[in-house]
Amino acid sequence: MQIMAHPAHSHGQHHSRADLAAAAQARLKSAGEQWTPLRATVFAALAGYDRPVSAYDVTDAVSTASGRRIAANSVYRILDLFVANNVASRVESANAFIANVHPDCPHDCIFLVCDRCGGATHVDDDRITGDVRSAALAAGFTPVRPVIEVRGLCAKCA
Amino acid sequence: MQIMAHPAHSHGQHHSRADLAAAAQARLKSAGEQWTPLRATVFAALAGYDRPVSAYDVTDAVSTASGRRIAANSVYRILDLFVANNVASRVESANAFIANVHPDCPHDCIFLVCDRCGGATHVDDDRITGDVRSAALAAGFTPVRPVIEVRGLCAKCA
DNA sequence: GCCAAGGATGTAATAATGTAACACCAGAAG
DNA sequence: CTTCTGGTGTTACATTATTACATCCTTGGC
Repeated sequence: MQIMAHPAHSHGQHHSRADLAAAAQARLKSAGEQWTPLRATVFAALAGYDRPVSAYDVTDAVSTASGRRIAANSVYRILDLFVANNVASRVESANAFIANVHPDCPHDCIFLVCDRCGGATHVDDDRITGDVRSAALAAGFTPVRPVIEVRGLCAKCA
Repeated sequence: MQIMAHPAHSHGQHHSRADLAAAAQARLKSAGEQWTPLRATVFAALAGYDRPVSAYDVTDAVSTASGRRIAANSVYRILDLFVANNVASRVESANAFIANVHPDCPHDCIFLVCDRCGGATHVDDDRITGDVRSAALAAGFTPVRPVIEVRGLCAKCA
């Protein structure tokens, strides 16, 4: 499963894995947050997957990469920070996290998650997400954080 | 938080708490599933809340109601059955369940969930859910099960 | 009535996910 | 040098979810 942009929408670049970390770092720094070695390691681990992964998977990867055991709650803290700063997203229906391919743009994302292979396709469609936001605002909610996901089978697994 | 219909959409009735159980029972029966005493108790417990509740909350309520300890996995089995038969919905972003107010119609639901009070408002908007479905189908997914929720603060808690 | 078959539930254990409280440490500010 | 703050470590725990298997209870066939 690869990450793909919605064809009808144009926004800041999707970053290669290499400079995605740089973009994430820039994003955090501009938000007044630090880019520590552990955060860099967590981000690298997360970006090393092309599908949503559990915080515990990330914890294992980070532990391996750093040669010592990192506690899950440290990883949670950092993942939460990433999500709050648009550098990663939480996939609610999978209790999992995925690196954000365009940390520069504050899009609401739509994730298509395959029930079979666990892969996720990333769709940006501001009209749909805008409609969802509008519906929530119309119902008196504010602020709103849309969670739009679709479970199903991807083309390869169908 | 009460459950409310989208004003622009008309469908089969919303049931009062009393006959909601009857509608759920009819729905299960017509799907070839049994309506056992335990299932009835689980449904009553679930319908007794006006907000999404965890499977463990339901388990406690069911245990109290039946005067003996019911195991969580029994409740999970039944909740899963309910969800599969449109008699209840799972609110993914809250790891919680809520009774479906219109088991008769196979709508995709949009849930607005308050981060403060935990209440959920139920919106039906077939245009939005249809657009989400279409986007997923266009990306090669099939079948698709939309998960559309919005986290935020409801009017009362804002 | 009896028996087999399947569905529903019980029991037990455990896995997976998420959080809280507090200690410790390092760097910046004064 | 001291103090303050943010980050991380450590430990313990809470919550959510599943697996494997046993038991029981209906239902339908004989």
